Amino acid sequence: VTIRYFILGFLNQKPMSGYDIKCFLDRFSWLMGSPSFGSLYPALHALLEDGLTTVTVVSREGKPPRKIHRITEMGRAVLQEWIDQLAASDSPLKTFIMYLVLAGNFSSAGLIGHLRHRRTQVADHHGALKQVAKTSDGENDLGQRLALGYGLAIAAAELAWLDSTLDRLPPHSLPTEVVQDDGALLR
Amino acid sequence: VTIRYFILGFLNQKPMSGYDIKCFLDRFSWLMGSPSFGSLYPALHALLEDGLTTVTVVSREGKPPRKIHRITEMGRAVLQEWIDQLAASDSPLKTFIMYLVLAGNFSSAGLIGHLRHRRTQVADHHGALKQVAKTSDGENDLGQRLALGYGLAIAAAELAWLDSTLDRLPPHSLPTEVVQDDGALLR
DNA sequence: ATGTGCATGTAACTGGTTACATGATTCG
DNA sequence: CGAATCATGTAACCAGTTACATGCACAT
Repeated sequence: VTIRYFILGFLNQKPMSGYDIKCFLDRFSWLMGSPSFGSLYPALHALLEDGLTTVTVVSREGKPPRKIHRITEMGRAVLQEWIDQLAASDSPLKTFIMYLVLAGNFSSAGLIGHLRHRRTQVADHHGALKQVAKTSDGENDLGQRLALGYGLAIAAAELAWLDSTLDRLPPHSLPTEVVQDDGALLR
Repeated sequence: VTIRYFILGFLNQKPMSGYDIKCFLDRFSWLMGSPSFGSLYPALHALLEDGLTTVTVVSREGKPPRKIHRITEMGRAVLQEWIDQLAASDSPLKTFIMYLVLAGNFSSAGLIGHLRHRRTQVADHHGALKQVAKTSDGENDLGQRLALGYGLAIAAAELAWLDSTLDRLPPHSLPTEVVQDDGALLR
């Protein structure tokens, strides 16, 4: 049901129709895939039923009517809850990108915490891969060597991006939080 | 049912038990995820029923017995078919990495074709992202800018890896095939 | 008239996960 | 003695896709 909260995040930025959301997400489909209408519309209906959104039908002359979905106060509360709770978990790539796209919904500190969290995860992974490459050295088969090399290259690139982004991101608000080794936030 | 053929590819490299396969894949879990036993074992059973593998139970003193799965001649034929047919399609990241891990099953030319094919796909994507970044410039919200930047960085890194890999891969056998613009192989 | 883009929706299916059950062995 | 690792398996459940159905407007 991840997709529901994801949609909710979009509606928090501005009211949209299901079609709008789909078009928007299609631009990032390569990164994270784009949900099909078959999952998008039911998710929208569920949000409506739970009272997290409201719907306004807008009929325009000469165009099919569109159902504009708006987030409610309750929806905002639930979204906030989801974001907070999610910050702790080990998220796969797809979830991380979701977060990225929803960055507008984060507090500056929350976003930085998220990026730092991801950084430690990628760094761990990178280290683990190097370990594997070292231990089983030489007698590995071609596939393993290639996959290992690929993983290392991508992880290194992501680390570089995270570092440079973290560097130029907080020119406005310096965070007061302390970040532990494991990336968890202390207040 | 992608996972079945993927497993078949492993068994083509050497006979293994389900547990072995799982352990092996866990090392790459960050890249492509690792199937759960709940999908692994049924897949193995299906392969056995289709006659693509055979099973030998090996009971060792003081250890639980292991079921070693071996690919059959028929299995090899089916695997080859799958690989050939798959080379044409637009594959998502996960499938590409599967291919990479299974590189040992490819002919040298097939592997190079695969990498070139991926290269064109990533290049297309990279171009498309740059396009998006250019057209909707300036007034984008934070999330979009971040996701765009991330996508560009990762795509660029993958392109670099593909190029360097393609460069140092074929020192032995120069391919005689002609590769079309779309990456399809001609004989 | 035919097809393409906008716009919404439903039902069947599928691939996969989660959670559970089993059992033997080794380690603390 | 309980916990962890090895090793195999099943059943319930779920998220999401595919394929289909609908309808209007505009261009060819």
